[in-house]
Formats: sequence, structure tokens, C-alpha cells
Amino acid sequence: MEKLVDALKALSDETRLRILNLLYEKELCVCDIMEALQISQAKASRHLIYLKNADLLRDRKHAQWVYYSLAIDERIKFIDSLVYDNLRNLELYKNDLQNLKDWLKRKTMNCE
Amino acid sequence: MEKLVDALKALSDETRLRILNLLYEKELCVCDIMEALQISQAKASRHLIYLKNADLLRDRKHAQWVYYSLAIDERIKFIDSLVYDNLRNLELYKNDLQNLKDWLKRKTMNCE
DNA sequence: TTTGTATAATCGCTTAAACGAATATAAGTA
DNA sequence: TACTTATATTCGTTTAAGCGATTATACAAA
Repeated sequence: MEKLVDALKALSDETRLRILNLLYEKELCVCDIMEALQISQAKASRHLIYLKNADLLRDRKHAQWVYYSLAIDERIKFIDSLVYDNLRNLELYKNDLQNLKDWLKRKTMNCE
Repeated sequence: MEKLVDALKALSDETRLRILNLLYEKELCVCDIMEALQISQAKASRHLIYLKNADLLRDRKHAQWVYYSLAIDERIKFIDSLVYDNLRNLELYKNDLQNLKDWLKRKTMNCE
């Protein structure tokens, strides 16, 4: 992250906060985000790239999937507080985590 | 603050972060901010109002002056971490504090 | 090679927000 | 009442970002 301000701009959008909240659980691919948040593919992709450009995420390609995970270093540990002390007290973000859990279970069952 | 996102939007601008950094020291009027940051009156006023609308500041009128101070409650304690762990390690914000100190000293001396 | 799936990029449009410059308001002082 | 000072607001312009819809790319599997 070049600038602290860039990280804060990346955090000042609800969709991106919701994505970040999910990624605090585990690495996910774009389609996991789409399903858990019930948003379009273009929207998920755009916001993930925005977060990556702010150096808050890294990505890893495997076959046709792109997996995103947190890339939050020491310099911006206030984000931990934001997520654990604020986001996770709000219904919207709690629901998102439950939706993610449900989706990942369904996804696994389809492969068995 | 209605929405966490509104607070984050308010924090995602360098001028507003610089203002917040100063107000972590003490209550200040608009002209103190102008002097310490060397910005125009209109710019100082606009950004202070933006922060106030996000419920991060309160104001208090006394004669022709308007004093602004922090209004950050429990819900957004991550801002403490942002200021103390991040901003205050950066030269720009350290310089601003020194400029504020110098300005307040000059201001006091003029009244003696 | 064709088809399907996952992801990214582009287009056109709309809105928020930043800026300097100028003007308005409101209170204090001469 | 005039004048000054402190602060807020408005105007016109510019830029960043958000969106849905669509198209492009890249890999996999048939």
C-alpha cells in the first residue's frame, strides 16, 4: 500500500467491507463472494480488484479460478479492530458469514 | 453516526485525516486548522463540516468563533488505532502537530 | 475443435465529491 | 451605523467511482 488514504478509500464502500469480512474467514474465489453476498459477477470482480489495487488483498490463480485472500500487514492493523469490533456486531455482516457457510456446504456436497 | 460506511468515507481523504489528527490533541477553531495545515478557509470549513456530518466531530459556537472537537464514541474505536498506530508515524502528520504547536504559541503571544 | 465456465474489461450513464473563487452571514468593535 | 473578522455557502468545473449490460479472455473438458 502506497498510501494509507488509498486503503481507507478502499474501505469506504459497503460492498467492499462485506467482501473483506468474508475474507477474514478464509481465502475465497470470486464465485464464493458472488454467492455469499448475492451480487453480480462483474460487481464482485470489480470490487475485489479495487481492494487488490489498494494492497489489501492478494490473488492466486488456479485453473480457471482466481482465489483472493487478505494481504493486510502491520501498518494497517486498525483494520482488525474495524472488522472484529464493528463489522461483526452488525446484522448484515453476520448474515453474510452465515450465507457463506451455507454456500460452502452446498458447494462441497455437489462434489460428493 | 448512522452508518459505519459514512465514517469511513469521512476518513478517506488526506485533509480530513490531517484535521482529525490535530483534533486528537485538543478542541480547535477553524482558523487554527487553517494555520496549522496552511489551507484555505473554505477548504478547512468544508472538511470540518463533512466530518461533523459523519458524526465524528461536534461544534460549539462562542462569539464569532466555531470550535470543533472529537465526537468519537465506542462504536468506532478503530479510529484511535488509526491515529495512534498509523498517522502519528508519518512525517506529514508529525509536522502538522508541530505547526499547530508553533501556531498556538504565536497566537497566545499576540494576546499578551 | 467446440462448448462451457470463471473471471476481467469495456461502454455509457449517473452521482458524489474535490477544488478555487467569490459571495453571504453573523458577530464584535470603532 | 460602518467596518472588520470568522465562518459558511454557492458557483462552475473537474475527477473519481458506482452501476448494469455486454463483450473479451482464459482455461477445461468433451
